[in-house]
Amino acid sequence: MPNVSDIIENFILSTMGNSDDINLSRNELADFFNCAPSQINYVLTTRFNLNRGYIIQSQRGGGGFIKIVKLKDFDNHYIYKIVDETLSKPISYKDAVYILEDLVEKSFITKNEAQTISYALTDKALSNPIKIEGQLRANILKSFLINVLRGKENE
Amino acid sequence: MPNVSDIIENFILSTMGNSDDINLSRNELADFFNCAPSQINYVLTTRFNLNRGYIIQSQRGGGGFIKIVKLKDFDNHYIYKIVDETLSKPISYKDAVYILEDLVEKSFITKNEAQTISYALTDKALSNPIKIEGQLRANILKSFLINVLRGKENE
DNA sequence: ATCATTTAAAGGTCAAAGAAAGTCAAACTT
DNA sequence: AAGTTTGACTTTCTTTGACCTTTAAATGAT
Repeated sequence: MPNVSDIIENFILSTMGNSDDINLSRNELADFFNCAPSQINYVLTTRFNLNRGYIIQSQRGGGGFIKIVKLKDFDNHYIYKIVDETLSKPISYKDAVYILEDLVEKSFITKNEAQTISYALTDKALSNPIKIEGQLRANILKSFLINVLRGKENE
Repeated sequence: MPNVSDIIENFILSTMGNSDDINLSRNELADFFNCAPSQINYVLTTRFNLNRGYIIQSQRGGGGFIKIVKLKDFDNHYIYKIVDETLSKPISYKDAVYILEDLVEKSFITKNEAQTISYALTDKALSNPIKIEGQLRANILKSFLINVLRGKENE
């Protein structure tokens, strides 16, 4: 007998079908499956996480929701490797720029995108009482790449 | 199920159409949507504020009204103001995105640039053991805007 | 008719209550 | 031990209502 988390996962998957995203109500789902609302979060973090090619967006308050977005052609993607390996550790501005240049050369991103995101990666932008600029930079670059992966849907 | 504030926002937007302004009666609107009059104010302050490129003018008393004006023309002065005022304090992801959207609409930056830099501004990108996300976000956005400004000067 | 006063019709403010979702750690299963 | 389930507590966003301020319109006195 599969556990509840698996059942919820399958329910979400089959409800999504071929769609790239789905909107859920955490409380309704929890109600439907007679489980604690936080179990939905457990399912999300264990089954619909980045490693599996999903990202989550949500809003609290009245009319709140949880949106699951499926990343397109995520499987063994070059960018994911960078995200998972190089960007798990702090990184210098220079190295960040090298990565960006490389990605421009490989046509994953445009020159303008590289330029734009580089503005967010300077020491100045990230200056911070606590010395964690490198980690922040890695996080930001990660966020950028994941979202580029996600596709430029609104263009 | 969207919340009432979103519905009211959309109603106002579609009633405005391409017009630069619109006159409303707070009480009539509240009546129409069966909500407290102060909810109209909530919608105005959260959705039709300066960050999103609107200003509100109103008058009380008999024949009172609320006028929503969409700002359109601006020069670099406007950017300086944002950099100098809004971005001197911590700022939420949402407000940051509103500012970017407004700048796109005013053709200061491209849609792609806004999208790109927004990836650097998410809570996730800036998550940090010390609670200073808002300030970091402000710094990054500032850095971006200043650099865009600089680029335009050299054109 | 004119001016001052009152009244009522707006809109404004703010804080409390409500409605979601998020977090985290303890307890439970396998 | 690893993965799952539960629940208490937190954060964010929305809704509601009581009370405040402003101003056009109505009223009244001279």
